[in-house]
Amino acid sequence: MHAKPTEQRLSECGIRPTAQRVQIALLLLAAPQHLSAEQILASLRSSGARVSKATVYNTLNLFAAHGLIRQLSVDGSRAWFDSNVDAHYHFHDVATGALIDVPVPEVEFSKLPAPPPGTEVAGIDLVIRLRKKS
Amino acid sequence: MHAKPTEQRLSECGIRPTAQRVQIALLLLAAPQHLSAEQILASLRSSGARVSKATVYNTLNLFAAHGLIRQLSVDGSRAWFDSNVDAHYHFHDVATGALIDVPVPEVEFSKLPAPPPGTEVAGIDLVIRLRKKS
DNA sequence: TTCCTTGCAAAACTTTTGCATTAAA
DNA sequence: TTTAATGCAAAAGTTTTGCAAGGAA
Repeated sequence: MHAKPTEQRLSECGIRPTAQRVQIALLLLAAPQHLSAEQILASLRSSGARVSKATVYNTLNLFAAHGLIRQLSVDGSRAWFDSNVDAHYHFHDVATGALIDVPVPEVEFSKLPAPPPGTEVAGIDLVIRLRKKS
Repeated sequence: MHAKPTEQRLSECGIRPTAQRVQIALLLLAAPQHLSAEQILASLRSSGARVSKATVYNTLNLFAAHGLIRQLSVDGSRAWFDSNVDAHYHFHDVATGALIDVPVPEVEFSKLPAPPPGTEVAGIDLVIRLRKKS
């Protein structure tokens, strides 16, 4: 019996695949999505998993540090964790809070400012805020 | 004796120019800058002003609701209040936390996605993350 | 055994709220 | 005087941390 893909993936990142970490990974990495820590905790618990709030936060921070997920700051209220780590942008519906991925090819920059001396661009976060059409 | 410019500006927005509001406005609107609520509270108190934390938060939310300032979500830890409400973008130095304005003419989009049906674009937040040059 | 991880609770932080008091018009 | 704003403290929400117990190698 060989290791399951998810466990492999964690191991390859140098993350020990404990039961809780595998469960969080299975939930979050199943598809491209945006989830909050509280949503993940609630989802795991409603499916019978034994996991604490501290472990959810620790695990999400660990995954983010290893590039397995990406933490988003789209509204001030809480962090969102994006299981899509490929470069992409977001629509943000300010009324509903919904986040929608925007693939890189749908945005083209014909001009970008040069980074200040001694610095280089580490990434570009683009959030297109949406409201109901008037 | 006519009203001072800052008091006028608040009045014109339908905001009653109380002592605390005028002090916050004088501090924040003096120049284009990015300040946190705690920074504003500390700055006002160190200059001898009598103001409470609740009033600082209430006032910043009030100013933002009236378009006098703009609230930024660049890192998950806290809100930043930008006294520059003209359209513009930001550099964000992830190591130091520094925020630098990027004027609109320095960024050009040659392609942007169409907003989903029933919605329209309310604004575009662009944050260019900076790291030390390697 | 040895080291790492987890759970729990408490702490830390940011922001909001309830309510009596105070200030503005 | 009448209404709205303030201050204080407490509450609320999110995230982190300390530490004892549990699990993996």
